[in-house]
Amino acid sequence: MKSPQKPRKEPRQARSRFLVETIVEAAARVFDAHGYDGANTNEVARVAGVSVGSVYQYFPNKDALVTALHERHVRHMVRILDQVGAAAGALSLREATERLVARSLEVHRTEPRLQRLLHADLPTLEQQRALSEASRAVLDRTRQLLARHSAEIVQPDLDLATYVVLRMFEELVHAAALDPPPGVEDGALRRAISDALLGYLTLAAGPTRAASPADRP
Amino acid sequence: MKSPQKPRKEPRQARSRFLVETIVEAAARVFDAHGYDGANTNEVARVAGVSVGSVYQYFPNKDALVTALHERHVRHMVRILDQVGAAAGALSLREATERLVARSLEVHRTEPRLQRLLHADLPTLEQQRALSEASRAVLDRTRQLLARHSAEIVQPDLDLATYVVLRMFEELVHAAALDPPPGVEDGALRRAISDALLGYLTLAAGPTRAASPADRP
Amino acid sequence: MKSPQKPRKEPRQARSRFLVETIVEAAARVFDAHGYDGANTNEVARVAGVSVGSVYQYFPNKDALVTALHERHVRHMVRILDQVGAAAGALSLREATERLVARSLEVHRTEPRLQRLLHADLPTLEQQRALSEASRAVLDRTRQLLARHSAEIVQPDLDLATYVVLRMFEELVHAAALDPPPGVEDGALRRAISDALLGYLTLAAGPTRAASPADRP
Amino acid sequence: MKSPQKPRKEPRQARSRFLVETIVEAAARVFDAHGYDGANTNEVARVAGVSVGSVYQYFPNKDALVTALHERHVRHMVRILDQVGAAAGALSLREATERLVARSLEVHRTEPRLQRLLHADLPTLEQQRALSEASRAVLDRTRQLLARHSAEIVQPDLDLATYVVLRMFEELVHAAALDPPPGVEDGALRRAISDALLGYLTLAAGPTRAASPADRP
DNA sequence: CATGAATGAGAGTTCATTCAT
DNA sequence: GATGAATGAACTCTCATTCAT
Repeated sequence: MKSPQKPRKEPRQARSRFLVETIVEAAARVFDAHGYDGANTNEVARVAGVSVGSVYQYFPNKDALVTALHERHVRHMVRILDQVGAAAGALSLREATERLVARSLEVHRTEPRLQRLLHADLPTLEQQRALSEASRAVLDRTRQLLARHSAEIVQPDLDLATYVVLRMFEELVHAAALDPPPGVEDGALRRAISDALLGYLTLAAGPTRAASPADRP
Repeated sequence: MKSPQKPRKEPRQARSRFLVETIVEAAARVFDAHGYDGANTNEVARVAGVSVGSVYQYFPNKDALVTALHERHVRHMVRILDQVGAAAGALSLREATERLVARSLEVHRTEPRLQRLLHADLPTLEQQRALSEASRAVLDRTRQLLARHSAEIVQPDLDLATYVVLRMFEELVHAAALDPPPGVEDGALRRAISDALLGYLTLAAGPTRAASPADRP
Repeated sequence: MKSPQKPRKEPRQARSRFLVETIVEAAARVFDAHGYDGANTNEVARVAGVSVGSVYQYFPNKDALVTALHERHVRHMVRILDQVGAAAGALSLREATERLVARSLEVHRTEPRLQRLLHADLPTLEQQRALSEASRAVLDRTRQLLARHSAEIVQPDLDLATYVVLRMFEELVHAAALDPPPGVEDGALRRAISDALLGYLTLAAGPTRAASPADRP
Repeated sequence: MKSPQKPRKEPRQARSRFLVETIVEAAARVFDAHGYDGANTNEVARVAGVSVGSVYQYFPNKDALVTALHERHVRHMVRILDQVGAAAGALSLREATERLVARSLEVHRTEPRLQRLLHADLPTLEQQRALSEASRAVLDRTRQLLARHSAEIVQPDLDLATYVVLRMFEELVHAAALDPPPGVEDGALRRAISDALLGYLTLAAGPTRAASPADRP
């Protein structure tokens, strides 16, 4: 059955890859359930159905698991951004935004605490490294998306706008996923998030700038 | 029992109160320096200059310290909101907003990691209880402030608007304090935060489509 | 029964001191039985009848136990050296030597592996610190003892002689305690060790220097 | 089965022998660098450029590596002893001694920690077996060497003398290689070691008392 | 009430050894 | 025979919490 021409090493790598994925998924579940400190590597191994030793074969320490989780999330977000970006030509800024919000909410609702953890605990761990390398992709995609709609955007500093938009976006989606306001239906929530993002980007600073009482009788 | 000699018991209470404050301040320093899990109750005691036993006299466990820290932060924010609120009659929404952002940034820059921690780890601890009781005050104040400027605000659901504004506000201030965008000067940062808040509140959704009256019967 | 005038802190210190002694004795037994790596801190605690936490209250880490053991041994040797030194006026160098050998053999036979361990593993741990501080005392005493008998000693460099004598002494006593030559009675062993030490110290280098076959018909 | 084509099996054995040597050399490096417990079999394999499995093919466990290292060292010492022994007819005891000391110092200075380890940790591992089998050779050679110079040696029990001389020799050479006395030049150190050995062997016990003929009937 | 020594469960991590390929 | 991924027991050390003094 096993033809001799098959690359000797392939199956091993496939196995490894599968193992790594299994461990990462287990880590996702465990970290989502218990938070960073509450989670422990032995349980990750148990949930993954492997020995601790195997976890440490692929991840040098606990933090590495979080980093991997972060990368997994970033990949996920990049995929979404790329999909929406691909269709961006035919979409208005609001349409693109609402689509992103909707897709992102789905993602965050699967593992809400994990997302919060990635947002909150990861910076403490390695600040520079993981954050800059992996997140760079999200940053770049977002910036591109904004650049493509620059006609509708009033904020002059695109880098700053990207920074602000990302922070708002992540926080509002996290919040909506983790503890949504009571009695607000999903559509309204999504629209509110979009409004916030678009408000910032498209607000003509003029009228409100000089908002002295006299301006508005 | 309340005999005319109040002092009998008062000093003890005064003492207690002072002790509690000392411990909370120590906790603030320690949690800000090491994060939730990195902090340990024995060091809080040492920094406070008391014994661990005394810490546990007033705080049943580690989490209680975080809760106290949260309340302290809320009190602080309420004070700021009240001060700005008192002057709100004479201020435009933008002026009020910019003042709040500026004051808030000062606060968060003193203990940036602590603020992040309160934002991220506290929900894990007791979710409902502490959050709703203490934060209610901030929520109410913010809602009042928005209500007073309802003429300028286009968002129809005030509760939802309060929710969104608070999340944006906290996140953007945290981010600005903890890892600000490189090469952006403080004034621009403060204005960007204000723009975001005001954009959401005052943006007439019309120009970007979708939110035309026809869409919302 | 407990008179109020008793120093408040004394009992606590007495307790601590006792605890520390208990732990050190337990460590001596455990390290002697299993060697450095074979020993584990939890067993030391168990043997001492305390919790691991208490061990770590007084000893920051495993190595500190070995250091303490070393100091204990050095104190022991210093006591012996001082006793023999006190009587040194009335003793010839050989008498002093034989007395030291006899006393030292007793000590090393109680915990032979521990002595070996202190000799072998301690240098790996901190080299400088413990060795120089605690061992200095033994070095000094030995040097003094040699100086007092300088008339009988032919070695010109007293420091070097002290170094050589200490190494020989320790090694021969260790060896005699740990794996003595078979079929040699104790008196002969002790005398051999003394011979070695005295031979080095008192050997007139002359006759052997030019030890050409011609010199001895 | 032993067909005339010896080569059939020979190359495999040659390979094996080479592999074993490679592993032992790697072990030497690793144990010298990290000590017994610090060393780990996986690194030995990595340094040797083979898999752990191969290490375990030839050495049943970690201790077996140390035993092999000991035998390697013994072989080395035997070679030296034989070389000096071969020239012993033309050498005085002192000359032979000084030559041995000089050669031995070279050896120990190459892998000082390893030598210490062999001296200190090996006895703990298998005590009897390896030590007696392999060391027997060194013992015998040394005894022969002493016997050849019996005219110059005053110690009556040759076995005991061999035992004492070997211990002194090894310890002093170890010490000189691992932590030599400060400020002593190499020649003086070598002479001191030789003096110690020769003093023991050739000292007429008379002058220092006690060992007068009357004392030993 | 204050103290702080004592507790001990529990966590992260290592590494000798095995065995399916 | 060779490989090296997988195992999992075991170890060091921490720290929230208690309670005798």
